[in-house]
Amino acid sequence: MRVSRLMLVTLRDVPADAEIASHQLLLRGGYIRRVTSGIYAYLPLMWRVLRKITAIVQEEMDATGALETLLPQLQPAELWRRSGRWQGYTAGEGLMFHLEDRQGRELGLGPTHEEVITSLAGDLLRSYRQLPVTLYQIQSKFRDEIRPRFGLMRGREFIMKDAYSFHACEADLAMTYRAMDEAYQRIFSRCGLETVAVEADSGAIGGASSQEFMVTADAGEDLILISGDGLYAANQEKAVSHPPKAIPLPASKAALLDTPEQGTIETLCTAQGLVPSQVVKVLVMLARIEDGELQPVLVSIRGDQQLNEVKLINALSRELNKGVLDVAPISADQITAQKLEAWPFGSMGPDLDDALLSGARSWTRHFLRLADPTATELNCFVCGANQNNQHRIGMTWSKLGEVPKSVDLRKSQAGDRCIHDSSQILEERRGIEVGHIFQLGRKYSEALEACFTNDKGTQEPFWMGCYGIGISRLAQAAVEQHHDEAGMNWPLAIAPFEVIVVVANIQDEVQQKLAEQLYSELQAADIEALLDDRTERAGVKFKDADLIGIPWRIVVGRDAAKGQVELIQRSSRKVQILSAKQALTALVKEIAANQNKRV
RNA sequence: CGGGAUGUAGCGCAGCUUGGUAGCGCACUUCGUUCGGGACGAAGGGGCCGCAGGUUCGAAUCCUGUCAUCCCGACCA
Repeated sequence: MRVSRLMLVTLRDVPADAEIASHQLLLRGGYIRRVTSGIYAYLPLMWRVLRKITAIVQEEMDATGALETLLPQLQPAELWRRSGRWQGYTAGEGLMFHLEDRQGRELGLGPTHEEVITSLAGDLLRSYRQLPVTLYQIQSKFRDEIRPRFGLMRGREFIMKDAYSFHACEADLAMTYRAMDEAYQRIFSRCGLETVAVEADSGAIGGASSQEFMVTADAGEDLILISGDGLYAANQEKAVSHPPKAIPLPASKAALLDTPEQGTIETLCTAQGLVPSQVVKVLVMLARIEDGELQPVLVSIRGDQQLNEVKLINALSRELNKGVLDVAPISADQITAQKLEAWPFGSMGPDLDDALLSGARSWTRHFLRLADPTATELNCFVCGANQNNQHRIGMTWSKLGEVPKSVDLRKSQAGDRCIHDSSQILEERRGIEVGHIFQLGRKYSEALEACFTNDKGTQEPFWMGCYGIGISRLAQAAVEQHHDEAGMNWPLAIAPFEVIVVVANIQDEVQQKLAEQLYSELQAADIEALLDDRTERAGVKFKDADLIGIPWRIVVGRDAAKGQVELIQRSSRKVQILSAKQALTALVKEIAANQNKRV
């Protein structure tokens, strides 16, 4: 391809709405253009990158025996109602774009395809003899994100590979899950990315075990915790660890403390000479349940610890045996709106009276009470006295009466000791989630009554797994992990072109001729080459070549008369001065050695 | 959804306080010089100043509304 024909539009200035390096570089390099918030056009260079990633994914998926397919993006609400997710995906977080057709039928624009695929599988797969089957597709997905950001990292329309597997038994599912894990490791490594596999929360998808693949990068949205020995890695949403030891509060008689203006852990401890681990913090939250119920929740946790909202949502789902859409702290305004008396914010104890909820307009009229073990394990502590500006010291759980149910609700943090080996300490890294694999179990097959006949002749719902890779996000993550001040630096396997031949001065006939010849030879050698034949000055072409990040560059310049060119590696900036022929041979060798083809 | 900010040429920005019909840099076109790290000179083209109302003889500028975009937050009461 000739750069003069490439519609290459590079920007010198950084677009004002791009925050992170990869987003800025993709815009500046003419790879993407924003069409509207969270929605991007993939320009020709980007499309080549995406096709390369796609090809690697297809090869590795095909190698596992998975079958490629293409499913509709417009999906009937009916199907989503049957799985019980219509409400959660359209109301709640409102993640799904949805619309009505001219007949008034409701449709959703697919954020994922469990429903469609499961109902298809139910129709097509009748016997255990047909199992297992894994289907996958690569196409645009739609999610009405609360806050799209960072270009392709969190878009509202994005390209994703999703795969779904169907099994006659759980053990078979586990086998495919492992095969997918291995395929994913190969995919990311072939794409030239450093990734970490971490334990993850299953979130809205549901199901038992799940694992995320994170591209490590400082700009990552996820916080991941990794043990020093590398044996444990988890998303912070999911991570477990030993909390730091509490500093014991000497046992004493229960007594009231006057605590004016001491409504936060910090002010309370400073004023009373306490440390946060001697205090039980009480948070009041409101959980929105999928059936529309609004359940007030009272959470007790040790004062130095933080609540992990994801763990809370999961615990609530288990307690109530119902889906929980979200939880949020209750505000004073909401209490007024419920026509309730004011609550003693800043002085609440674990035994806060349910009477505060009597007469609530739309809330359930009792608290669901949960406590983190860091709170329930305290022998003696300080907590709110349930009246403004008063706390209680010398409290024990027996003095409070009922002990709330103890479940892990705390957020693990860097510095915590690990569960698998308490001599290991958790370290913090940031990551970009590029893949996620789940063992779904029978959640969807049961809901959608997708069954097969087993070897005993009886009907049984499928065991299912699902496996996603964010293709467009992966492309940007690659830039985030591989760039410098001058521009992008694509891993060879996913670069839009493998080499760019820069003619320093296109008006110089000798240079032009040598470059053209080299360009045809490269093509003949099956190397994906760009020829920068623009009438720009050399400096401009060098800057552009750095920016768009082609892994190899051949400069045909002042030594062309001697038949010499420069061969330069983008990543190392290493320069070799060679004859055109030697350069070609060297490049063919380098590329053959580093293409990361499937082995 | 809450808070903050910003909308002026393809991109980056000034002008707005103190109203008088729009400017700078990059990019684009033409000519000349230059030609290995984003050249220089000259001459050009391109803007319902986000949109809608209002105030005014006159609005990019003042007022009201609205839309859009970006940032922070949406657990520690």
